[in-house]
Order: sequence, then C-alpha cells, then structure tokens
Amino acid sequence: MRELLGSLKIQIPEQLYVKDPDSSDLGRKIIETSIILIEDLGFESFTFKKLGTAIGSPESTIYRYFENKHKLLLYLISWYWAWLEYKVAFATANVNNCEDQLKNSIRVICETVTQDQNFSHVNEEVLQRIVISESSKAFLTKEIDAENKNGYFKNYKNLIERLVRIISGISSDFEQPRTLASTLLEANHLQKFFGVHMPSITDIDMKDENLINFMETLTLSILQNGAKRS
Amino acid sequence: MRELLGSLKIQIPEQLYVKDPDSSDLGRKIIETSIILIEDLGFESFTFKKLGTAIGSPESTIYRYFENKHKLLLYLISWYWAWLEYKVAFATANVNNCEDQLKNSIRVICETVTQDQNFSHVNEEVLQRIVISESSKAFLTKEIDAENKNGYFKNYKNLIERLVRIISGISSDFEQPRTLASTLLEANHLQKFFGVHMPSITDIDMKDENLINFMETLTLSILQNGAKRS
DNA sequence: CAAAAATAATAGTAATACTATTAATACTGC
DNA sequence: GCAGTATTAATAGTATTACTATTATTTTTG
Repeated sequence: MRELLGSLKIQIPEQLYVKDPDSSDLGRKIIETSIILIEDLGFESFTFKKLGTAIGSPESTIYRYFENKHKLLLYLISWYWAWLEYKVAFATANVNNCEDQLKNSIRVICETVTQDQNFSHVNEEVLQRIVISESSKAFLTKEIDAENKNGYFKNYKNLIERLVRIISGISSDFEQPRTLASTLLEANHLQKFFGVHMPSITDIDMKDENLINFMETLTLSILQNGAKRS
Repeated sequence: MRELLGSLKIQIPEQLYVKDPDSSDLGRKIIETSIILIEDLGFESFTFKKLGTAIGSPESTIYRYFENKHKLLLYLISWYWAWLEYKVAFATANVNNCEDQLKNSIRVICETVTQDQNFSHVNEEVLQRIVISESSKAFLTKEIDAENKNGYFKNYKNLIERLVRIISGISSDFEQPRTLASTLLEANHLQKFFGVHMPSITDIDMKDENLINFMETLTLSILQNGAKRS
C-alpha cells in the first residue's frame, strides 16, 4: 500500500486549486499545516491568516494556491476520497467472492485510520477526523449545484461508483445500490461522530468492530431481503 | 393533528433563547422570517442584520431574543424535532403491531412536508428544507460537547428514544437500536439532499415512495436478520 | 398615570475574507 | 553568470460580519 501510493499521485480536480499545492514545498506545507489547524480549530475558526502565521508566510501567499478556505477544504476532502478509493481497490483486488469484496470494503471504509498508514505530507489520521466533522459542510451549501457541475465532487462519486459495482455484483436486481452506497459512507461518519460526542444516540463504542458489524449486517441484510421487497 | 398542536405548545430548551420568541409578536415574526431567510440565503449568508432589515427592526433587537445565529438555528431545528416527535406519536398511537408502528413512523419521518400541514407562524415545509440542508452544521462544531451537556439537543434525543422503543418492540435482541434510529433520521436528510443536488449518487427520485421504500426495507431487513448475526 | 419593560436608532469595535501593490528572492534558459 | 520570469514576502486597505453599548422612544402593566 505505502509503496504503491508512493509512486502513484492522488489526482485532485484542478478546478479546486489555483496552483497545485503538490508542486512546491510551500504548497505541501500549506496542506500539511492546514490539516492540523482545521482539526485543531474547527473549520469555522480556521482562517488563512492563522494558517499563514503557522507556516510563517503572509496570508496573501496562500491565496496563490487556493481561492478561499472552502476550496481548500474541498481539496482535502477530495484527497481523502481518492485515497480511500485506492484502499478499497486494493482491499478487493483478487477477491473473487462479491460478498467478501463488500465486507473488505466496509472494513476499509469504517476502520479508524492509524498513524502508521501515513505517507508523504498528508496525515491521514487527522484528515479522517476532518472528513468526519467537516465534510458535509463542503456540500451542504447554496453553491452545491454549480460546484457539482464543475466536477468538485468527482473523487467522491468515483468511490460511490466502485461500491455500487460491488453491491450490484452481489445482488443485480437490488434497485437502490447508489442509495445504499452513499448511505454507508455518510452514516459511517455520523456514527463515528456520535460515538464520541453524542453517545446516547448510538450504540457503537470506540472500537471499530461494533460499527463495522452494524454496517455489514445492515448491508448484507438489505441485499438478501431487498430484492424480494422492492 | 392541527387542532392538537394548536393547543399544545412545542417545548424548546430555554437555554437556546434569551427571551422566548413565542412570547411576543415580534418574537414570532423573528422565527417566521428567519425560516424564510435562512432557506433563501443559506445559513452562512444569513445574518441578523439582514433579518433585522426584513422585519423592519434593528439588529440589536434580535439579540434580545437570541444570543447569536447559531442558537437561532438550534432553536428552529429543535422546534422541528419536537414537531416531528408529535407526528410520530400520533402516527403510532393505537397501532398495536410494532412493525406497523415502525412503518408509520418511517413514513412520517420521510414524507416531504406539504404546506397544508402548517399551523401558527412556523412554515414547516420550509423548515424541513432548512433541517435537511443545515441541521448537521448545528452539531458538527467544536462546541458540541458543551452544548450537548447543556441540553441543546434534547428534542432530537427524545425522538430517537421514541424510535428506539419501537425498534426494540419488534426485535428486543437487536443490539443497535440507537445506531439504527439515528442512521434512519440522518440518512433521510442526506438522501433527500442528494436526490435534488447530486442525483448520481442516489437512486431516489422526487417522489417520497422511493425513499420510504428504501428506509422500510433497510430497517425491516436488519431487524429480521440482525439478531442472528450480531 | 407612573414605572418598568421592550423596542428603535445609532454608533462603535475587532475580526474576517478578501484584493492590491510593491519589494525581495529564487529559479530557468541561454 | 546573467537577464528575465515566476514566486514569495511585506504591507496596506476594504467591505462585511458578529457582535456590544448607549440613548431615545414607545408600549405594556400594575
């Protein structure tokens, strides 16, 4: 995994940046530091001024890489989805049984990222926490239609499509594979967040197994049952 | 429904407001107009200045009712959950079969609100759209733990608890009724949002039946299957 | 009708989310 | 090695936001 990603480049829609942050030391430092800062402060309190101070550069320099902090967030989230898609791709490669493919995918999606999976300047562990807490703010906006049209969510859709293929492989007559795939991805975040911050509305705990078990049971149950019903 | 809610008062945690907006004409006008404005502008662009202009009052007056726009949003969302809990309560009253209770609940939760259900100064149809697009911003913050402790999310939890009781009534050995209930509520919003703004990642369409069918199948499948597995 | 409460009118502040300008530095091709 | 170009630093400035404060006016209530 690590070697492979070391030689592959995570592709981000170029509409999301002014100048590719992966093309310079300063750019990579912006990414690296913004991940830490957004997690620390929360996206609302995060500003380019603070980021500038943190990297020792003026605010104006950051604007040469990103139009605004919203696009920087979209960039980070997009990076995460692309990375997760690779993980899913490798977790399902050479697995012939579709149900096993789905189980492996769910595991990869729901697993809490641990430090040792890091590579390059991106701290995936912290990035995952950002995705959990902030990713929905990136699309729940009035600009969604225009931004969607501009391809800002391409990496997210790619991952969904991959899951849809796996789901359809298990039960080709199941009518809502997209609904199921997007529900899976988003419910994963929400439950993880609830587990930490609103434990009374979830039954999952800090261990991943609980959540993975729920997601697996949910998915396989509806695929066994769903075709008959819908 | 209408008469009953006309005589019952929706209870909102009093920590959410400075002065009860339901206690004066101006207060109700603030609620009524803020619903329209937030839907129109999106929460990020909504300001007390604009709200003041819209109701013909200075900004400072609104601060006498709400500390800030975040608390106003929490108030509106809290109102929605209380209202929805009443709807669920009535949709399940005198229904003996637990599975029917759950089906009725899912229908009430997933149904798109139509104008004629309105009562008083609150436009529930517009409020539902706000809840769909903005509610997660109300809890995905750095202040969540303090606010949760302060009881800001009580009405949401009440609804979850009601659903949990119904779920446990169907399958008392199902181990994750809370996870299922909160997933149901949140997935409903997300899928509705995707249906309108990102149709390629969902299979639901504008008609409610599609989404209701998915939610019903999902829930009943896991309850049939889940006990064995988990 | 007086006192208290609510609202209007207005002003002010620190921070945010930018844009603009110029100067210093680094990098590239010949 | 140097000219030209691109990049970054340093600094300043602006409109808007999210408030707080003060005083005047109106409304409510006992």
